[in-house]
Amino acid sequence: MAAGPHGTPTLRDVAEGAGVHAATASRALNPATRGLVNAETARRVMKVAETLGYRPNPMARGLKTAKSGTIGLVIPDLTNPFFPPVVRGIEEVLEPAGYSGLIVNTDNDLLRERTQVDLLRSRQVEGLIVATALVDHPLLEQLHRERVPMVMVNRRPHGFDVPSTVPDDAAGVALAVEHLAGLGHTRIAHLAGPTTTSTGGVRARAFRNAVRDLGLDDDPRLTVVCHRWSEDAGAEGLRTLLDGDAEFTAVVAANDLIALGCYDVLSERDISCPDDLSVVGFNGMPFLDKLGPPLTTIAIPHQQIGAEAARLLLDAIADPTRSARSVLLPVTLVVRESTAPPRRCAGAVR
Amino acid sequence: MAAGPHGTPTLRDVAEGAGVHAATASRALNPATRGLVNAETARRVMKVAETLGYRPNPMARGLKTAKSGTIGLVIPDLTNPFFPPVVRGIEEVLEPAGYSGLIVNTDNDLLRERTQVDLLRSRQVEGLIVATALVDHPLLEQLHRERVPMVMVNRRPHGFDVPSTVPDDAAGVALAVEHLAGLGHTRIAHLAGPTTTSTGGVRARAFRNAVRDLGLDDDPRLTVVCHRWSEDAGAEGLRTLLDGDAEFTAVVAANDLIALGCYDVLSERDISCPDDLSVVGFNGMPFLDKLGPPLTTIAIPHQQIGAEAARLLLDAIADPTRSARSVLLPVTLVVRESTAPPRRCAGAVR
DNA sequence: GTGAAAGCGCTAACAC
DNA sequence: GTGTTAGCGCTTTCAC
Repeated sequence: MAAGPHGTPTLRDVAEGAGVHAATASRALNPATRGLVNAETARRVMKVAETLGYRPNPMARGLKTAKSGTIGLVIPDLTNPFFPPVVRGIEEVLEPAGYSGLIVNTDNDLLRERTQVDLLRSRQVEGLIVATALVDHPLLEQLHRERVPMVMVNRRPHGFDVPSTVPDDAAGVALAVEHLAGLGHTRIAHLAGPTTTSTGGVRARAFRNAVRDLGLDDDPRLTVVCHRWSEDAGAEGLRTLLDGDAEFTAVVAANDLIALGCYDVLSERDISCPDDLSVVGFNGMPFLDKLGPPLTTIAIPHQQIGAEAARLLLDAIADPTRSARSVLLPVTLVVRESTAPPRRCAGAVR
Repeated sequence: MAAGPHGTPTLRDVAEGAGVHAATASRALNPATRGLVNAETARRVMKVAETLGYRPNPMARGLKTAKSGTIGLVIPDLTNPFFPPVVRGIEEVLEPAGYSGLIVNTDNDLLRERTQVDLLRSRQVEGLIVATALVDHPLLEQLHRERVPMVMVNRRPHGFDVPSTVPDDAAGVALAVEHLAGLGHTRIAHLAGPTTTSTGGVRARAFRNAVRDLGLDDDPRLTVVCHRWSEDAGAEGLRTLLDGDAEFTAVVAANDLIALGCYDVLSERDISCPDDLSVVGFNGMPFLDKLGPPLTTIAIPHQQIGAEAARLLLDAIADPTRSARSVLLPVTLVVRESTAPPRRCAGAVR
């Protein structure tokens, strides 16, 4: 039986088995060129390929075509529950298109990001899906100048136009504020995300706008910026807020991790949620319904964000001249037990 | 300036730039063969490569050497918080070794698993790290017969010898049972994992052993097998237990998700945890400390399990004749608020 | 120590 | 419709 030197059958084995030239076998096996081949011949080739268990060698093909069939996924940390569903969404559209994703973690370290992107490029990825965008992001700007096909997920950089799929941050924050206002809260605080990220900035601005639109107290002291998207930073933020001299009965956290950080401070200072303080998160992480108390949050369509991003990237690869489309995905308010009307009797938290 | 037809400099560009033959440049650039080259020449070649920004094309190299520098990671579902840290552990050792991981999700579907493994093999992965092992697993057995280098993580199949890294399930369950016994529980139930998985079986046997060793009530009605490692299955399991006629004051869940399923039933039936029922999980998922109540669990070293697996696989690739080592990793009990002494006054749960 | 030559497995002109 | 030829970028004998 035919087989290459490494055991696996090669295209030539198939060709010989079918009594045709390798080129003909190649044409017959590729759906795109199959039409160029006599239907009968094609059938025979395919049959031989089947019985031999032939699988094309993507490295040989890639060497010839200068295409690897891989896409780089640049993620801060796969361990953050935000990303796995996004990745699944991405792969869900990459796979049928014949692409595979290559995941790298940057740990939010710009140096490491550079190295990892280099690694991806040396592996000849055909494009990048980037979840680590900062407002000011020299590396991404450089890649953009070099015409590397790429799409941003969740956040995007400023200063240059690049396709992206992001949740409707402004609508989400408005939903959260309206929900709290509807419960009777008038002094609502915001634990904003880092201003180095577009999401941090957009959500903070949306917060001020929502507060003003609803005629609530628009007190600048009620916004504290967290320097990271983490529990620690959230805890620190809430402590700052509590130690300040502005009263508030509810807090809109810029994401779920920041909200979780609040939970730590609440038990630390014996503040009851939602009795003393209502808390809203953002993202809709898994298992939020099992928390004590279950966290009210803005749910975003993780998987869809990923899928959309992959589609945009495939488009960009197919037609690099196409201008950068961006997709805004709808979010929903999920009400749970971390939000309730403010206490009548007692005053605000202090 | 020199550059290949696709813009990136090739080995020949470097060779020309350094005034040597491509073969010499190749030798100079590869640390393993650098000794064969005049030190001065080598230095010059490397300098030119540096200034040209040369990056070897892994597809060309792979085509020649029949090595892809990639490892397939076969995972049920990346969305399960168990796996991301394992993946990080894997990549932490793969990366410095010059390998990249290619992740696929099987969704616990054997057909899909076959397709995905095929995909990995067609991408010429040099080995597999498999987290989906079933006790009886024809596909894995076949791969084993075909001498595909592979390592199991977390679970392992029966019937053939294959390297694996698994947590010390027996010790973990013993720790859990001892903890509960120490609190005064004598009638402890077990929500076992699927018997199709080694972890399910091992933990269930360890449970019976621990109960007997401690002289507690060894009642077969106190073990219920969940048919999946999921919240749903856990909820269903606890309902079966509660609807049965055996009394118990504590339950050891075979993993955290099953324990989370219990939480649903507790609120559904207004049973207080830990007052009416103590619950222990297994795995040490993130955010367990924020649950209501925070879950006592057996923490396993996810990242280390992954790292160890990657090391075993690299060894197996380097020396395929080497016999299958397996690594058992230590686990620890993390006590939180879901466990407490059984209630004096009231009887057991019913 | 270095160059020449061949070839990994595939695809894409180009010829017939 | 099919075969011929050449070559993607690299490594690796084999000479010298």
